[in-house]
Amino acid sequence: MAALPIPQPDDTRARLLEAAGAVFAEHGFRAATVREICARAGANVAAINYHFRDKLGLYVEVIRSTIGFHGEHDPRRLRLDEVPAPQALRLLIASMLERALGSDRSAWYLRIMSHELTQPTEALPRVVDEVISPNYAILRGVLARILNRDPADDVTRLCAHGIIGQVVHFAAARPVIGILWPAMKMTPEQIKQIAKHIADFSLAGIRAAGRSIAEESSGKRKL
Amino acid sequence: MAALPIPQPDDTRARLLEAAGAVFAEHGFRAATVREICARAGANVAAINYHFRDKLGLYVEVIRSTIGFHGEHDPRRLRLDEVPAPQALRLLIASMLERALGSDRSAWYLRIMSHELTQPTEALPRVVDEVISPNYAILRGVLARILNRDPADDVTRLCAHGIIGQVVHFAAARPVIGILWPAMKMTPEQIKQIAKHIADFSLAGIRAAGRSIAEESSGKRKL
DNA sequence: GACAAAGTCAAACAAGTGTTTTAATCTGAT
DNA sequence: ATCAGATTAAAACACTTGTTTGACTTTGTC
Repeated sequence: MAALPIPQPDDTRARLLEAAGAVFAEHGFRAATVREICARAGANVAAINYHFRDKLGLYVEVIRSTIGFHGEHDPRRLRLDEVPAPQALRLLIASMLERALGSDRSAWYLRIMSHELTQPTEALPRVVDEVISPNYAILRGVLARILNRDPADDVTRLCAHGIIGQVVHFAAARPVIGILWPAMKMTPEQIKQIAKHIADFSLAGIRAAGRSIAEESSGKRKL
Repeated sequence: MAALPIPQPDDTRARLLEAAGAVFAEHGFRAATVREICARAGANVAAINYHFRDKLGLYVEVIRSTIGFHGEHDPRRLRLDEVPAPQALRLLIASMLERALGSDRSAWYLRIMSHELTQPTEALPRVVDEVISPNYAILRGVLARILNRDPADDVTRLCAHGIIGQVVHFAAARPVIGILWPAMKMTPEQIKQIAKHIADFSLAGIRAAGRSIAEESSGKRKL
């Protein structure tokens, strides 16, 4: 057996990115320690500074490499434009929730995002621009079709934030939900039912929000 | 003028509690530093250890003293039992949101809670039991009346978490929302309209969730 | 094999953290 | 005025953090 011609992909730099993604997703940027990351990666503490300049450089690189990674949850695979809008919303919610509650690489980005919400870092503008904003736009696009409104409309945005809030909460508040609601174990089966609930709940809410504003639109100014 | 018989309420211990509440609400337990708290309180760094044993002791005491403090947002003042259930939900959502987005003492508890969600501390069980759980029960009580179901029912709980998710998200994600939606400045007027939206949205969602489950209850097991 | 570049490693560094120590000060009763 | 206890204050302590250093090892190329 000759040595493999291709360089093994598990060199230190790649292992650091892998370990850092998991640790940053779990603890957030600030609470994550370079020593834990290096220990998980089986690397020396100096490796981060050698390969990524500093801790923030590693963090930004983790985000960069996570942006393009969707695994089986790539929104383009959902073909949202080819199904009726309500069905598209169901697919999108299920995809977001499964991705957020999963344990693989594709779950990192939403965990990191929810840490950025409460503990913003210098990388927040980048995270928003490159990660959150595109997904926000996709969601608003679907909602705009249901509401028959502009994606930038206030009602569209309010509905979008409501849905994001629900999904993020079920993902981020897991420890607390576990105490308040012991029967909820977040099994794959339960996750599907949560996704169905959020979709049913939100579809009715969206239609009501559209109606509610329409009723009072006898001249009232926008939000 | 004789010396005041009552000890002045702004002694070091009280000033520490006040400063700590603000700092913990802003940064969370871990990222908050005793030096910043003491600086804001105009106290020596050793004061925390003298009056509260350690940083965690101060944190627990802040939570304890915040539990009973509702200011103008005391849920008992809302007299939820004396109005129709949908109206009770509207009042409750508006109260939660205004409290969460305010800047006074009553806003601390929800900020601290949202930090506990992503960065649980040793005090989490206490926070859940004494702060979150009672509010969760009040919300489920109102929802149970609307749904005509048990407060412990899965549907009731799913709706409750959906509403909490929306409220918490609008409060906790303010920096991100500010980037995604520059027109949203969270003025008192806008906060009222957000509360109205969440109530409209959720009331329709709750009714749909009740219906949706009822339809398929031809023998399917619960969540 | 020799060489230079790339990579790795243990150790130390500087800054920040919560906490403790020890002395000084204030307070109130005798 | 005096004393004991409560409170405050400055300094130091022990520990963790991210980072740097300088020697060592590996790798690829001639």
